Amino acid sequence: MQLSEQELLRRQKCQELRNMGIEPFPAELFPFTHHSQVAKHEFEKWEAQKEENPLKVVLAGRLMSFRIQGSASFAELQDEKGRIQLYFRRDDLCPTEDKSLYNNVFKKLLDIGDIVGVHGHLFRTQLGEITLHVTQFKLLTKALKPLPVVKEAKDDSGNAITYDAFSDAETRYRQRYVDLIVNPHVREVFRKRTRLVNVMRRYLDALGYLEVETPILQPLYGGAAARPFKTHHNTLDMTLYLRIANELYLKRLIVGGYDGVYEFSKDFRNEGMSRFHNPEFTQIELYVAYKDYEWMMDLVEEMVEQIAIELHGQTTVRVGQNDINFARPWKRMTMFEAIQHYTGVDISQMNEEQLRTTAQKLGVETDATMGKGKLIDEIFGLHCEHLLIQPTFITDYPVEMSPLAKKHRSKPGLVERFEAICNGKEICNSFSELNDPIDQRERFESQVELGMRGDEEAMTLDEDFLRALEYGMPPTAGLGIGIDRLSMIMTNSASIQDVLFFPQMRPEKKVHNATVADFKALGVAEMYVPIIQKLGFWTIEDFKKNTANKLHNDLCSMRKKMKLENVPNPTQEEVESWLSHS
RNA sequence: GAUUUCGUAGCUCAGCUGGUAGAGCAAUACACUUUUAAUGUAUGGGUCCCGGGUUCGAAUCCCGGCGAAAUCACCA
Repeated sequence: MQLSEQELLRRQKCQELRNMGIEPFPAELFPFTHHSQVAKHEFEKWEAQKEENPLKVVLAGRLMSFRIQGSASFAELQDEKGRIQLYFRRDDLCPTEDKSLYNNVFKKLLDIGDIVGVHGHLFRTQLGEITLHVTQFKLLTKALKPLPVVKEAKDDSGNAITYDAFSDAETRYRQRYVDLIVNPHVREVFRKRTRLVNVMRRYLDALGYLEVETPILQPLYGGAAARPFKTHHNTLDMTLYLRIANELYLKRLIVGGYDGVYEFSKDFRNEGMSRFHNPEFTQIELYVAYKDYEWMMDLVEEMVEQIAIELHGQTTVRVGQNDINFARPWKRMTMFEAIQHYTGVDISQMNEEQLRTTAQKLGVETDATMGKGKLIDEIFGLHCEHLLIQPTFITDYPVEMSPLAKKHRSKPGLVERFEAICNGKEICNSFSELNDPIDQRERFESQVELGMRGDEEAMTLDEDFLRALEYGMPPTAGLGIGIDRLSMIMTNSASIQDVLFFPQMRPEKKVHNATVADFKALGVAEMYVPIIQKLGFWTIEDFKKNTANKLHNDLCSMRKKMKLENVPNPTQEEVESWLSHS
């Protein structure tokens, strides 16, 4: 591995610290008393009460910047809750003649990114910033890689300006730890995501529903239209699929007698990736017995409204250019009404041929395999969905698109299903669950037929699920909410990668350069490897193309140029032996 | 999967019609006892993503690859 100048330097500093008896990676715990923000609040109280005794605290965190001014210095310490300024003064840290703790350890051997613990008392600088006057500090972890340095300032009106923001998307996603260190708003996004999940959990627990876990490895995948990931179990010698949904398992639990079950489930779909799609994503699915989809709409709008209030203190959330208001009640319209509203065409009474003609007139690309349901869905997708910015329930979907939903109680050809659309995207999907095992079998069979015709996303027939239904599942309302999608809206994130800590990426390319060990195998001492690399020989092949004379010459002159005084020049014979080594 | 754009120092980015690789921050050295994008002076730091081609000469032009982003298609 080729180390940069700064990395080499930090390794040297580590050694110097050890030489001074300072362990750069100490084992013992560090008992801090406050987080930065708490300390600041306490200091404000302390000021208000006009206390005499100084307010002493112990903090721990990462050094994010230095402003050194001779025998006094300022630094920024960042901990989980924020930042606080530190003030170091030489003669406080080093009351005796020996000033090396300040002059060497602090000024020379600490770096941006190092993690330290500090003791001291709080005060306010002349410029009014609450600051810790450090009386004692301890290195807790040395950082061997330099961090991106992001600088912040305030403009005249007090708005924060960021300079040199660490913004390269690829590096941010691949090295999320760095992103989290230097971009505080990223830490905040993920806190919001967790709070969002917690609100849901609290809400559903309060209703008495049971949080459960169901298999991720499934012999049959089902519950959604999607292509799965396939894997293999060695002992059982069988194919298993990573779940694409947990619907069929949760409904088995309703058959088993629980009134309400839910699961935050990681699902896996072997499909394209985009800023709305990651191969693994999180959904909450909820099933409640003795309810229907009308009831479920009330639950969704109440629960999501609570999320908005919890995260933003209000029902309105800014997303891109739009202010989205989650206040109940949300608008409700049937799919036919939505299409009529946005296209002016009433398709509710049309047969397949009329629908096809209408779809074509409306600019939908059609083909012969598309049935009534698909045509309606396409029209809706093209002309309605992206226009629905405020949260809206779209109800009553064509039966062909919904093989697990119950037929509508009064509208033939439709099912009791709704989606909530928000910011032009679906955020949830729900229906009165199909519990008639005969009907369910027929729906599965028509899915199997689609599969035979080449639809890779068609569902498979799950005999055990049908057997469960035959024992009787009460009327049940079911719901799925995409946690990632909802998090994007609630955190105003443009890409799903911004709400996943570790979004799926292609592997980083491995440069097949020769390693130190490869050179050692030729008999080359490790100390010569940096020189060889500096000369531009990255592979053994390139290295061996040299003649002994030239290589010896180059090595000696580069050694001099690199000022490696403690590395002796190799002898001509040594160099010859490397090149002749097979 | 298709199209477009991008890949240069630890970070953010310049680099024109091809001619020895640049800035700011970070680093190193010196100065500076309440600064805050601290400041001043000096110094070091590069596989210009990888591989071919054209050319006397390629970070730059061409071809191929790898990686990323945006848009589209499928999907949540």
